[in-house]
Amino acid sequence: MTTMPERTAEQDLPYDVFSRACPSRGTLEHVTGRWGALTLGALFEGSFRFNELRRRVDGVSEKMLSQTLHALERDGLVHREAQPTNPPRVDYELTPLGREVAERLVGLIEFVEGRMGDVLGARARYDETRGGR
Amino acid sequence: MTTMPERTAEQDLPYDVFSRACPSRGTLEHVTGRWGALTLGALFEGSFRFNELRRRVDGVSEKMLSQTLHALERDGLVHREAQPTNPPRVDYELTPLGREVAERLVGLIEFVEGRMGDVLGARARYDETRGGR
DNA sequence: CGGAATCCATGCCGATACTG
DNA sequence: CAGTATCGGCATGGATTCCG
Repeated sequence: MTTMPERTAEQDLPYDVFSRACPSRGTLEHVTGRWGALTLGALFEGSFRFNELRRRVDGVSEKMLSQTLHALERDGLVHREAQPTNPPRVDYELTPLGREVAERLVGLIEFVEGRMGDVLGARARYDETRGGR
Repeated sequence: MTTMPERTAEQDLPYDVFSRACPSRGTLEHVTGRWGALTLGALFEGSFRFNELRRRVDGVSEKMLSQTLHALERDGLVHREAQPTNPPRVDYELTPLGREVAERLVGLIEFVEGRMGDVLGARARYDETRGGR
């Protein structure tokens, strides 16, 4: 069933994310997904409570944040610390593994942000040569 | 409109991806998105024609690949080289900027893949403590 | 081969309401 | 505060068709 018959690539890199069946694809989507990336980025700066996170990750709904945190917790990237007080207090923080992932992710995010000037320029050029379409 | 009233973060990092309005969020989604990440990863290994890419990125439909490539080209990350031969031949390759982005992205992908053992273990533990849910 | 265009099912995701 | 449950719109994206 594992359909990776041959590598036509020049270099024999250890990839198989490209295969639909590979489980790493799922995890990668949790990490790089719309809310996953921003959540990990936020948690890279420290520990946060649920609603703190919600405010930091602008635009995320309760449902999506909850869902995202569950996925990341399940993948062992985020640790959930619940205190049985009243009112309840729950803190989220990165696990060591999560921190390593977030580090690379944040590097990517910062790089992209730093080059937005180039990106915007490229877009302007692209849109112009095609006459607004 | 720009709702970033105050930073509660310990460190004053230059983020604003967290803001819904920030244009870098869009580009980040092209890059980290489901097909964007895999496409950039594939192109990091070399230049490919449309259907070569399609075979490499397992599971992508023509529409999504076309759409993804357009977005990346517009953002200045991918260069499209069309030769007016018959049958037509079109090659896609990373721009210098795209290469830098892909480099970081591939680093992230490879890291995640290398730690899938930990991830799978964490999942097993998580699922067990919650009784299959 | 390299696409664009159309149709349409799925499921993502936001809004709301409710629980502990 | 920290979530879960439910509903529904609409965007995502797959399959198919057609064109240069």
